[in-house]
Formats: sequence, structure tokens, C-alpha cells
Amino acid sequence: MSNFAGTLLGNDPVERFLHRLSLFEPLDAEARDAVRRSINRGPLIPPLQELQPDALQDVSVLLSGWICHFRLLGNGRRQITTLVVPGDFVDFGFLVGTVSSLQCVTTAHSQIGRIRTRAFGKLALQFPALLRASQRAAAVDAAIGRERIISLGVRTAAERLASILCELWFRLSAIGLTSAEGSYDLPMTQAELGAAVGLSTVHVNRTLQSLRRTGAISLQSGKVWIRDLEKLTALAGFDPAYLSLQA
Amino acid sequence: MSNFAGTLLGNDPVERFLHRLSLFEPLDAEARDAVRRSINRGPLIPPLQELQPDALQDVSVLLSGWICHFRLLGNGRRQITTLVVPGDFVDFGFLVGTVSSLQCVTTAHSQIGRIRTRAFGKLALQFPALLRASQRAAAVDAAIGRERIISLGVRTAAERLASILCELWFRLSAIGLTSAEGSYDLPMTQAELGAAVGLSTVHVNRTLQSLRRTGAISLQSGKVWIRDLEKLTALAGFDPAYLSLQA
DNA sequence: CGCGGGGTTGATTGGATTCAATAGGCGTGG
DNA sequence: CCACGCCTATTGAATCCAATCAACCCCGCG
Repeated sequence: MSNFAGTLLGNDPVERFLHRLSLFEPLDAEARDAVRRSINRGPLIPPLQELQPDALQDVSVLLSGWICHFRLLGNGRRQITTLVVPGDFVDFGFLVGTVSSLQCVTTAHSQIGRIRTRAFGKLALQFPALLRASQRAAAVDAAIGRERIISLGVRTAAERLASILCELWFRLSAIGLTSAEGSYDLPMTQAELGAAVGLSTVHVNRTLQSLRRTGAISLQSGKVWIRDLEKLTALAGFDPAYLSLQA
Repeated sequence: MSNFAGTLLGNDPVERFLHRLSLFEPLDAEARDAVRRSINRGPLIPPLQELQPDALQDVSVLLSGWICHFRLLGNGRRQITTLVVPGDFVDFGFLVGTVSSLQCVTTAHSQIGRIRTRAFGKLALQFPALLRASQRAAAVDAAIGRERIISLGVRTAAERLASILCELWFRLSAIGLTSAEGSYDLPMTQAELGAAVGLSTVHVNRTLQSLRRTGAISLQSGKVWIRDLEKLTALAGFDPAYLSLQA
């Protein structure tokens, strides 16, 4: 299951994006071809590079790497609101013609694919399935946000971390970015993880240790190993239904 | 400003809904009329009534009252994810054909307006502005969710409560549900407020008291008085831009 | 008049932050 | 090639914000 997508996709990130979209809504060969022809592959962006909003005027897709949306508060505290993984739209503003008020930064070497907003509009008219897929992607993004609210509101530190690790496991599995042995790359520091789940760096560290001691996961050099997915989902109280990936 | 909408609207809740939609995207007289003809006014629902998901198969609009979406965790803890005020769509599943995994409950006597999903689909084709308005509403809903994430993640108890009171002030102002004297009805108990902002009932109580002592607000019998909006927004670190209401 | 829900208050507990210090990894530059 | 500095991970100790436990008051209502 974990490498099904991987073997199918090969390693072209545009194919990965098309595969991801197809999970939301099947796309015929014509629509896929149209997307292939319209998408422009951007340069490789180094980690910790902030993306300017003007760079978001096109429809942007993360082809490879890792991106976070976040807000910086006056007192220096930072909250990450969204994690963007390969195959995801960077921002859904194109659907409604608005721009987000959040900042946007890479945490790994990343490549962005762009489609001119106007060109995308034409494609959406020509291939309604493409539009539906994008809207479903936005809906899943919103569902992920609601789960984050629940985590931050009523889950314990261990549950929050277990939840986000589960979520990433399922999201990355869907695009073939998990290994058959049960691991995936997580290019975030513990400080960044804390900014995502609302915990201090120190507490993230201690809580991850306790998760490791349960045997559910192990960590090394930016890699997460899911040792016991059953146990991890149980610890998190996690139900992947909201990701709409069971297809 | 606060009663501009109110005087314009009179008190027909369907007009309030149309007014709210028009703030997202102007609607011509024809589109408004079509909506007026398609919408079915539901019965008055008592407080604390849970809405069944099947009741959400139509496009549902809150005409009057108050609705919360929430998740109940195994350990009895509850998190409210969304506050629905009059003029809002109850749920945006109709845009993508999915249903939310959350529960849904009234906290006040409420009336829901319904448009058959199929009928709404036709209207959306006939009046693209109506579709755009709905999509913008969904986008603002998502933006509100992101702000909640930020509140729960990095804001203090006082900031969270001040934020949500600000948010409601602006949202309710837009639909004429704030008084010229600077008050609005908040049909939520302190326990429910706590479930929304991730605080215990007791701490909500103490924090509201400290907000009152600053002179920014006062409370009585389900009414919130905004005594000093400047001070309140400053305490909250609140910027209403994300609500897209400046129009 | 008793009951229950919501609001308020005090005392205690506890989870998480903060402060502080150490260790390891990695790239840069001497 | 090694020294240095920086970033990340880790650990310990002290502190603090908020939760929990426990009363009590008020009020509307049966």
C-alpha cells in the first residue's frame, strides 16, 4: 500500500501532482495532458526561503520539498497553520481571487509548479473534473485545518504529535513518499513541529521521546519511522477519514 | 456603520442572507429574486438541538439563531470548530459534495433556510455571481478557521477571548445584528465559549472578568457590550482584514 | 419550595513553558 | 585539516498559566 503510488508514479513530480488530483476526482488522459502542457516548473528553492505573495499570483503547486504557512505574532510567537506537501496546492486563493494574509516559507529544498491563473481558468472550463478536483483539494485542506483546531484545543501534547505524524503518514503515502519499510522524511525541526502543534521546542522533544518509548515510532536524521501504526493512531485518537484518501 | 445593514435590511432573515452574500459578491436583482423563490424556510428549532447530517443534504443557510460545529472526543472533551451566525451557510459540503465529520448543534432558537442542492446547482449555473459568492463565503470560513488555529496555538487566554469577541462583533455588524450602542447577543454559555477557544469554564470566567476590568467590554444576560473597540482589538492583536468585510 | 443550570470564587494540582546548560553535527574559514 | 561558530537536540530545574476540585450564589422554573 505504501509504495503502490510510488511504483506507479515513477519520480516525475508533475505526475505525482496529477496522481494526487486524480484521488480527488478522476481525470481523463486529455485533462492530464492539458495540465502537463500548462505547468511551468520553477527553480529549486533553498530551505527557509520565504515565498512572496506575488509569487502566488499563479496557481502554485508544490512539486517537491516542503512548505509551511504561518503567522508571526508581535511577541515573537509563531504559529504554523498549514503544512504543504508535494502534490498539494500551495494556496487556494486562486479559487476565489484572494490572497492569504499568512506568510509562507520552505523548510526543505523545494520546487514549485505554476500555471497561469488565466490558463488554469480555461482548463477548468474545458475540464470540469479538474475544477472539482481543485475544490475537493480545498475542502480537504479545510478539513485538515479543523482537525488542527481540535488538536490544539483539546488534545494532549502526545496526542497532538501522534496526530500530526499520522496525518503526514497518510498524506505522504497517497503520493508515494513513504517507504515500504514504514518511514518518511520530515524536513522540520522540533522547533517547527512545536510551532505547528502549539508546543514549546523543549516539550516537543520530551513528548517525542515518550512516543518513542511506546514503540509506536522512532526518529533519526529527519526521518520518521512508523513502527506501529495501530498503536500510533490509537494514541492519537486518529481517524484518517477526513483526508478522503480511502479511494 | 453598525446599524447601516440593519436599517437597510429590515428584519427578513432571507434579506439578511442576501445582503451577506452581496458583501462577498454583488448580486443583481434577478439573482436575488431567484434565491428568494428557491429558499424554503424551515421551522424554529429549539436550543441544544443536534442537527442530523441528513438535514444537511440541502444547501442550508442559518436565517436566525446560532449554530456550532464541534467534535466530541472519547475522554469527554469537546472542541467547537465553527460558529455559524445568521446569514452564514451552515456547511459548505454542498460545494464539493461531501459531508462534514463534525456534529452540529443549535445554541439558540434557530431557523434554517434550505435550497435543494439540485436547485442551487441550477442557480449557480444561471447566476455565476451566486456561485462566486458562495465560494468566497467558504474561503472566509477557512480564513476564520486559520485564525482560530493561531488563537489556540499561540495566543493567551485573554487574547483568545478578546479575539473571538472582536470577530463576532465584525461578523454580526455586517448583518445588522449589533446595536447602535455597541452590543450584540451572544447565546453561548461560558462553558461553550471555553469549548470554542480551548479554555476551561472556570478560566473563561476569570479571564472575562479581567477583560471587563480593562473597560473594553461588559457582559450581562447573554449580551456583550463592546465598550472600547480600539482597546479590545489591541488586547486581541486583532485585524479584521481576514473577514473580507471592509467593502 | 426544591431543583438544576449557569456564573462566581477559592484552593490545589499539574502540564507545559521558561531558563539554563550540555552535547552533537555540520559548514565555513583560518 | 582542524578550530570555531551556529543550529538542533537533549536534559535538568524552576516557574507559571490554566485545569481541576470543590463550594456557593443566583435565578428561572416546575
